[in-house]
Amino acid sequence: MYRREDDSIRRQHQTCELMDFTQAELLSRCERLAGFSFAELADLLQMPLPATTTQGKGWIGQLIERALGAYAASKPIPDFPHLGIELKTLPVNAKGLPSESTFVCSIPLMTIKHERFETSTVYHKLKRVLWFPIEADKSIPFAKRRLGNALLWSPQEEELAVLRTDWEEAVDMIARGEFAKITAHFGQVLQVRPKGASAKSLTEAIDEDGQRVKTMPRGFYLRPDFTHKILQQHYSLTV
DNA sequence: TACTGATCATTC
DNA sequence: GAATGATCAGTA
Repeated sequence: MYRREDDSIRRQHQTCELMDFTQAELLSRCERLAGFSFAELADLLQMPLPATTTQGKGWIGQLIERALGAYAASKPIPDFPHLGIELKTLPVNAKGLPSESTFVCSIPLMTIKHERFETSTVYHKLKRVLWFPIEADKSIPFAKRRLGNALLWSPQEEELAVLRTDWEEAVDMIARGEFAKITAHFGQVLQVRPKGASAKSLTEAIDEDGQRVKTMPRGFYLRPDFTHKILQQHYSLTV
């Protein structure tokens, strides 16, 4: 099977360092990727498929970054710095609903109390997000899962208000040294969960008595309900 | 079965 | 070890 667009997709990741493409071109690149299976895209970019789904965590996200010409991988800047756009894959189940939470950013437990929501990493990460739905249903073999139709999103005022409430609640608790009391049950849409290599990973924090202690690194995650509503908004606008 | 807490791969 | 990219898998 050969598509006329295949060469242009190969070229996309070769021209990545120029970073001269426009937002319109980025969206056009996304359209050309829609419908490809993981295996087809891996073949085009000459990337090996992961042996197991466990080993494939993050793999499709990095593959799509390459296909789109993002080069900021593992740097604390947006995926497309010249456009201020963050790329996020969004795994969806057989019903088209997000099947997982979305990692936003890690939490600097020692310093976040000095931040305001408007200057926070959460705010900047979510200002402009290019959501790329991908099939994640466990009944579909990994290699056969396909890419969906990407959508560019920015939070509405109401969404920002809820995010701010959740963010401030978490930061208030961290500022009081109550990070250990924060469970994934907190937060309407933005939750705090462990984010580390394992439960043995440790980072510094200040506890309720003002003592320096070691604790699990934490991160902010978006609940699936929140990303579901983003997809719904988009569909209602495009149908 | 949805959700929380834990974990996996790669890069720097 | 900490940043990037996330999903796994046991349990409530």
